[in-house]
Parts: sequence; C-alpha cells; structure tokens
Amino acid sequence: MSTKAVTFKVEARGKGTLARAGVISTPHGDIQTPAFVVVGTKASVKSLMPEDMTQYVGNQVTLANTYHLFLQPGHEVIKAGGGLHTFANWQMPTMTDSGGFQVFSLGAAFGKGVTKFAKGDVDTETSVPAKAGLNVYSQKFAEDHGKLCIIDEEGVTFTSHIDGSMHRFTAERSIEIQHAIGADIIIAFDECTAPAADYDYQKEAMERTHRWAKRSIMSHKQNYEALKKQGLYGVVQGGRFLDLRQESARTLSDMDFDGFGIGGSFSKEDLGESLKVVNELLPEDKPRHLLGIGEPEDIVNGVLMGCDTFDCVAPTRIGRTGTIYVQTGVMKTTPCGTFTYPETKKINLLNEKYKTDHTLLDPLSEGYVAGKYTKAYVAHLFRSGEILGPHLASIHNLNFIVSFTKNLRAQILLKYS
RNA sequence: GCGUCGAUGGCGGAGUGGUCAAUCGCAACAGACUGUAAAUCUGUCGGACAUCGUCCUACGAAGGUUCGAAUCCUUCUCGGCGCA
Repeated sequence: MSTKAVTFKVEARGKGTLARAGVISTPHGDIQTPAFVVVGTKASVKSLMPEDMTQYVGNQVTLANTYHLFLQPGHEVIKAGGGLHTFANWQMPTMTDSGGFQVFSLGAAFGKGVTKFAKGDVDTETSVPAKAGLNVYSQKFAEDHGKLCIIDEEGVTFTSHIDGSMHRFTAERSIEIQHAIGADIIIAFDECTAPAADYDYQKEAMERTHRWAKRSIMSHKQNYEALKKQGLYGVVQGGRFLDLRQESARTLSDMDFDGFGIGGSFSKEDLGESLKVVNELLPEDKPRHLLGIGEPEDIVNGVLMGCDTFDCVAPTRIGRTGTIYVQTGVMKTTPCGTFTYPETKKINLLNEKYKTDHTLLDPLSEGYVAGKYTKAYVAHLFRSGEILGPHLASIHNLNFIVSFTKNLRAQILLKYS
C-alpha cells in the first residue's frame, strides 16, 4: 500500500448542503478546511514577508505559479535553492498552479477587458491597450496573433511577456517544472477558457484538458521522489455549461488524483449551481479547490456547495491599490441557515473622505492591522506613495478573508460534528 | 536707470493669428480589479446648465490692430539676467 503525500479527512458534514469541514495533510503540515489560500505568484505574496503571513494574516497555505517561476528565476534555480519552501522561506503547506490560467490570461483574455468571471452579459468585451512595459518581441507577437500564446493538442506555446522568448508547455513539462519547484500540492496543466467561448469550444477544450490530465498523472507517477512529497490535483472544466461540468467531474473522478481544482470561467449568477453539480459528482474523500475565486460572498457560496479551499488574488490586488474589505456591521444568514457571516463591503481609502477619517481600518475585525491603524493614516500612506500603505492594506485584506473563511469552518464544526 | 528675456488652467510646462477651453506630465476627483501581463489600468479634471451639446469667463493688466488674438502692436505691473 502506497503512502500518499497528500491526504484528506472530512471532520464534519453540513445538512442539506454540501458544506464540510476537514483536514488536508501535507508534508509541510495540515490545512484545516474550509481555508483560504494566499496567492504569491512569483514565490512572493506581494509586499509581505512570510513572517507577516504567520503573524498577521494567519493563512495555512500559499500558492505560487509554475509559469511565472519557470520564467523567473527558473525552476532549476528554485530546486537548487532547496525547493519552494526553503527558497522562499514558506514554512507552510504550498501549492503551485500549473500555468493553465496563463493559457487564458495571455491567450483568450489578452488585450481584452475580460475576466474569467463573467457578470451578466458575457459577450461584453472592451479593448484594453497592451500594458506598457511589454517588450518589443512580445509586442510584435501580440500584434501578429492578438495574444501571447497558442494552443494545440499537445500543449501551449507561450511568448514570454518579459523578454519575448518562446516557451513550450505540455502536461509533462508543467509537471516536471512543478516537481522541481516542489510545492506540496501541484496541479495538472489545464486550459482555462473564456466565459464567452461557445459550447463547442468549451467541450473541445475540456476534452483536451482531460487528455492532459491523464498525461499529468502518468508523468507524476513516473517520478517516485516527487510522488512521495507532492499530491496532484486535476482540474474540472466545462465553462458555464452544466452538462460539460458534470462530464468533466465524472471523467476526472475516475482518475487517480489526490484532489481537484475547479477552474475555468463562471458567471456570477450560476456559480453556486455549477459548483453544486460538480461537487455532487467528485469523490467525497478528496479535497476540492475552487481556483481563483474568493470574494467573501463567493466563498460562502463555494463552501455551501462543497468546496474546501479557495485562492484569489483579490485581497492583495485590491489592497495594493487602495481598497480594503470592511464589515458593514450587518450579519447575514444563508437561506439554508447553515452560515451566519458578516456582510462585507469594499472601501477605497484613496477617496477624499478618508483623508480625515481617524477611525480604525475595520473596527469590527479582529485582525491586528485592522485594529491598530486608522483609515486616515493608511490613506496618507497611499497618497504619499509610501510602500507601507500597500503592505498594511494587503495584510488586512488577507487576514480579513482568511478569518472570514475560518469562521465558516468553525460554524460547520460547531453545528455538525 | 538702460537693455534684454519672460509672465498660459492647482503646479510644471507646450502652443506663437483661425482646426484652442488650450498637447503633455504631476496633483486632484472618481471607477475598476476574482488560479497576478498589475505598487496596475480607466475616466473626469475653467464655470453653469448638461445626452451628443449649449452658453459664459479665460492664456499678468488695460487699450489697440484684425472678419478673427494665448499668439501681432502700445502702455503698465511683476519677475530673471546683463550693464550702469
């Protein structure tokens, strides 16, 4: 009998919902779920030290990105540096995303005002000028192809957004790189599709992702060293089409993954329904990670529908640009009665009114930063371009969402164990 | 005192007879952000109504030339530099 590097144990199950609390065990420690996964794409949670995470954020797990680390500093460098945990001093469970999201962000989404999360009319696209700083080679490639990567059956050819160099990702290559990086949980290479993609394309992309999933498992199993230290997740796709989502969940359930990512595009309205049909089919004894989604309400929804972990760049991205999560003071209860949680709003500290608002960042939150620094001070830091502003706002937002998710876990355990 | 150069919207700084309410940058004011192409991006930015738009007041001040002036002329005010 083989010993799995990553295992999952359900501790409590909700009634009338798919919600559950559990523990994911990894070589670098346990993750008590539901849990929020902090994103540190380039082996850096922007503006934070790992010590900030343990002392002020309270997250249990951090996620980095295969594509970005492959380009910089190179996975071999990280391997030589002792692997991600040692190299980055991330003394906690870690994950790496496969690069599948970059197939979307540098591909279908490139230069367009679309996100993977459609709100309302999915066909709405606004042209977004290519970001300044794109080097001349990738600029040329973007002009010729309208994007920075090209997909084929075997894999994806990327043009580095950094220096224009060409790189090839396949399922095997992504796994190989993730082995070198050394995160506890790695993810099979997939194709994240655009919300606007039609049924035929979603189906085609999903089936391709399934073939890549199979190859990813093969590849992972061939590396005995990695197998002992790393767990592999497969990624459910299917876009906004429920039958495809179900087909994807069924197909992947039959494969020997240690857990599942749920990826691709959704619409705000039917996120819950999409997750429900998927999680009803995925094996109960394996963890489910909702990829890239994590506004507070989404997390409530996701937990209710059976997701265990969530990652999202929103807390750091909006924090870095001056927006923080704040409790309104209103408590909300889900229709099923499972959860009571604080209503959340986002406020932009750069707004004029906060110049002289000497109240705490979020008086109702228990986070260290929330209860120690005032809006007026942090607003001043942002206005004056002080790097401490983005730092404090990021810590606060991260702590906010991590605590928010932990609170949901506590309620499951309290009511159902 | 003489000579010379200059005075533009909150600031810096373009414009040198019509296409100028005036390029651009900063500041300011808003908005966006969901597996990070992001310490980023977008919009507004003289005033009043306000949907394109219309009407006022504007390029140191006052006059003048001209169909028309931020742009040309005169005087004045203020500032830099040079000579006394």
